[in-house]
Amino acid sequence: MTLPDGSVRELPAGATGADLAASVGPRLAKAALAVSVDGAERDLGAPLPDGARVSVLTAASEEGRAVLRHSTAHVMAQAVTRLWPGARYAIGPAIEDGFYYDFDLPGGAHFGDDDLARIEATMREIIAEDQPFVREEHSLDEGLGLFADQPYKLEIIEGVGAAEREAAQEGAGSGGVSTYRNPNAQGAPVAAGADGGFVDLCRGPHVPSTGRLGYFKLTKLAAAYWRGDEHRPQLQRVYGTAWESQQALDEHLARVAEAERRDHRRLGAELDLFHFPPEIGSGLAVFHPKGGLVRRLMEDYSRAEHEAGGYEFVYTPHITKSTLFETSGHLGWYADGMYPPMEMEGASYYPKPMNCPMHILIYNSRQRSYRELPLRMFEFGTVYRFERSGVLNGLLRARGFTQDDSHIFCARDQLEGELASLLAFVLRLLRRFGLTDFEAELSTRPEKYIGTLEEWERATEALRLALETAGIAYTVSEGGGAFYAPKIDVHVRDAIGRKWQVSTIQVDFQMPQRFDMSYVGADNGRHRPYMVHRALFGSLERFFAILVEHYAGAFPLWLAPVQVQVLPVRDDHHGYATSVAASLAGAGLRATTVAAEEPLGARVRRAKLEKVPYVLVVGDDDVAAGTVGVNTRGSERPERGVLLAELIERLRAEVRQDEPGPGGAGKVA
RNA sequence: GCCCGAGUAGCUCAGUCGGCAGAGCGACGCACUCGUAAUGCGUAGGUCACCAGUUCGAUUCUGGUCUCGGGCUCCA
Repeated sequence: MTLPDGSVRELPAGATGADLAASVGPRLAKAALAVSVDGAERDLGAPLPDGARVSVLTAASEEGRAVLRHSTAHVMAQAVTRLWPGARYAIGPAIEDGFYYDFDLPGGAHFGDDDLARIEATMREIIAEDQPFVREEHSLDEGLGLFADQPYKLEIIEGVGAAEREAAQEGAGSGGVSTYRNPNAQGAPVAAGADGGFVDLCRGPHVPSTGRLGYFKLTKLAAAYWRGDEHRPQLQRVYGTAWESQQALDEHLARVAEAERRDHRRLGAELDLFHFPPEIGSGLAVFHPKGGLVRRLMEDYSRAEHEAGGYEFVYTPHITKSTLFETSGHLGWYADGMYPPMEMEGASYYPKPMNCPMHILIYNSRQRSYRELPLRMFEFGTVYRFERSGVLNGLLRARGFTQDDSHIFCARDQLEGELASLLAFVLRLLRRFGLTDFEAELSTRPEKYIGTLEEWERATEALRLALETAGIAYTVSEGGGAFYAPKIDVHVRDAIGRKWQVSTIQVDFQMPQRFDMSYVGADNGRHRPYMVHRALFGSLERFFAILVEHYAGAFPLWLAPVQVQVLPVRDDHHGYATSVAASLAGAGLRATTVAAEEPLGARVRRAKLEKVPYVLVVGDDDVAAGTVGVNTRGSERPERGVLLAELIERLRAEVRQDEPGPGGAGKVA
């Protein structure tokens, strides 16, 4: 055997993964969950072939944890079949941080919240029984017999060949199927026609026995369609999380709690930033003064950067006759996702789901010369999309939102340069908002598309070249593009490691054709411009939500709605406090004063809860000396006797410091 | 749209096995004038989401609707 570190180890013929782990050391033997043999995962108990490259999987790796989680899913399925005899079980994979299993309960029953505790209790019994996971190989016919009363399993087995790859993941490979049996020591009712225990169709591998599991928690119930198809039966899904130790489980639950604490909907209410009035309708937000201020700062920054980048500002209406979206093709492809039309004077007017056709009309308003290119039009364009009710998610997924939308019309030889500068622009903007960990995704031609293969190829290559020139790491999403264009999406990781898709850049050959766009070239001939769609924030509302969660509501100084709050110790310090606030305002800082109607401690607490970056306390000493007491957000103890002029200089420097220079901080993933 | 869950004061939540509804915080008023995360007292505030039904009586039970949350499907 060759180990991952390149060392070679001799073992007797027929030795198993467990033997190998034991030969390396007792700690590894204890931690071992499964093995990877020449890249394929196997049970610890499986004999190893001579000369194989073997690595032992433990919970230190995501692969090892996946084994743990998948095995826990089997235990859950067994528990459900104990509690609901006759339950049918579909699939139960490991997923990020956990697992799920889909069930079809007898008589169309549904799980309720109380059921999670019951299932969990039964799972703990199964784990206490320390049942082995026994792998068995069967022919396809045997498999069909074994799961005769499990229609979902039958479908998977029958799918061999037809959907071989998918089926292989569920334990049905070409020529036969594998199962895992948990012999049931208690002789309780068993599932799937087995004579001794719970049997599930499965590729494996699994941990040696259920006793290796135990640090798990069932987290939520959901409905899920069989095979993800909404026209097929709806199954009952149970989600859980599973870890290798109580500590790892607790840490995970703490991370989940932290994410809840940062939820932009919660902070949006607590910090008085925005809300969704039911009177207006689902998915339609209003921004309150403080949220509006943050949003305006985002917009101001964006406008200034676009102005410096040679963009021109345009404005377009919110509704348009249907003919515009017929020409663009959107009505043909996305009518379901658009708000329904209003009928007026014999025409149908739709709220716009996109801004691009309107920008094209501006381009087409007169003949264009090559001398005008590249033409870059920018607009904060508010669009409306009829998102299905179940997908709405605060500002992250709303029905009305505003794109920092721009369309660049250029000549062929300008395309690469535009894309390169766009990528630089994107990264600069993201860094400005504290997002420094990015990666890109290149999405290629989907199954349903318009245009020619050659055009798609050309556009995709232009994007790929731009990414490679910029040296940005990227993954490829085959078939992930829009119907009219391939795209680059930029993803960022926030302060607690969650990934968000923000910016998008699309190269489009189709709209210029559909709208018969042209320019007169240096050769006096007519040419078709290329078009680039791009949004950097993506949606202002969504980006705002990401910022709220990223900063946990504690905006950096330059974005904080209230930057400084001045607290007079007593009423007779009020005049001085007001003059301090006025000096700060004169220096371009946002400062408020809170009169001494409440005890100082209460006012400090309130300011802290509002996450004000600087709380200033002024009393007798300060009035006499022209100083302030400075309580900085996040610092242990306040400073006393700071000269006001010094503080102002400090704050101005901090606001400037938030702006990365041309070299910029932040790493490119 | 589908499944599960929730909707009681501005917020967070108790509560009523069917008999005119409660706390804390917040708001308002008065007093307190205080040096860094909750001063005291008082007052106001609710068609118990909405609409039907059952009942002598419904916030409570039943049905429907709306909104919200978690998933699924979807995301130009």
